[in-house]
Amino acid sequence: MPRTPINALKATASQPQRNSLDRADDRDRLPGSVVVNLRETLLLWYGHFGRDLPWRQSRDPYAIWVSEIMLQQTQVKTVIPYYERWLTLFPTLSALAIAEQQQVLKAWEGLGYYARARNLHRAAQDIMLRHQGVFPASPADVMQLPGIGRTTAGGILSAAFDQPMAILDGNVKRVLTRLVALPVPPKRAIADLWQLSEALLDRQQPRDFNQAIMDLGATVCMPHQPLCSSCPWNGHCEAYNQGIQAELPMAETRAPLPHKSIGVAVIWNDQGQILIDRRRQEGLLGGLWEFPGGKVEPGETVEACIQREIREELGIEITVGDHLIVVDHAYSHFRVTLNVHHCRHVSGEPQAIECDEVRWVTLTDIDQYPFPKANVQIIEALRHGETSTDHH
DNA sequence: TACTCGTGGTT
DNA sequence: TAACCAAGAGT
Repeated sequence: MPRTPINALKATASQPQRNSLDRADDRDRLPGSVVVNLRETLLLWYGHFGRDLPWRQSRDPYAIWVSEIMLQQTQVKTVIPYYERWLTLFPTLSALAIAEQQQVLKAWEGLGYYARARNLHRAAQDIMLRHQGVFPASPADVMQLPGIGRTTAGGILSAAFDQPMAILDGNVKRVLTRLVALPVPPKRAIADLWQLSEALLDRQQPRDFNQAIMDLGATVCMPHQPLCSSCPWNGHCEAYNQGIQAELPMAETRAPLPHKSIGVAVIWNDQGQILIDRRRQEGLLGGLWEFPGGKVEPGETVEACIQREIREELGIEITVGDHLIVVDHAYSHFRVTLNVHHCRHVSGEPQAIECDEVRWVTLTDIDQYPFPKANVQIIEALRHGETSTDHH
């Protein structure tokens, strides 16, 4: 398949040696002098307008690693309180490695993409065993750790050790897409964008350069209404010159989100305890606890669904009682409606048939367990019901 | 390659 | 308000 020709992406600054056959393309490339100017103006801008973020005070690769993982697909404003709390709970790599997964997931609760937390935990244990507890400094070793891809490796190694490693996160993608007026959605030109990021990187100051280009994307070259008049790169920005900065990056096509209706059980026993289960490690919300339930089949009532699902998943008989709450929630690629009912345990010992573990807990103890957001809403509904009326 | 994987902010 | 998007990686 022919690659879309994007001549401006053929930056040459890092390849000063070229033969004469390449010369015909020179007018379409970013000349070395332009690259030098882009670096200088960006770093000057960064000195005035760069953000002061908690993890930038540190050179500890562990702390920087934690920040990089939390920042994947997650806004800075959301990350900051989680980051601060994490470093008090797990101040060192070895502290994280010896922690229980449940503690780790509890500290991550609400951040989403929970594989990040499971991988962070697992990688900490890998480093204890295979790297004597010292965070590796070689790109190959870093990229072998679970949860660390090329961008995160570059982010860590440049920030912690000032290594000349390029990055290509959402900010950089958007900035570069506009800089060269990329005529296709960024996903179609990942290799070219990486090449451009490599070519632009200031190898004398890779840490500052990477932080600077991310700040530019976050505070000036924003997704909507970019502040081009304040941009140190507007003189060389192809999108700005063409007046099409608001049209870029080109949108990716996206399928509409399917919807599922779910029956959920809050099962009480005679001791006033509630039955919860721990989801399997792999897949959605892996390792987190939840109230058991399942998908409402076509033509099935919510009550019948709950009774059936509990029999299939836990091997027990229940009666389905009062409706508690409806929770609408959107995940990345589908939406759910949780129809939650109070239920009463009738017979049978709960078995972990389609989950990793089941447990009876009190409303007091339940805080120790990590739950997905939609289930936290259920717990809050239980609390309110308990303090106001209380008849279960 | 295309799909999976959370949640909150913003428009 | 529904849709888009955010310091991406694993499979």
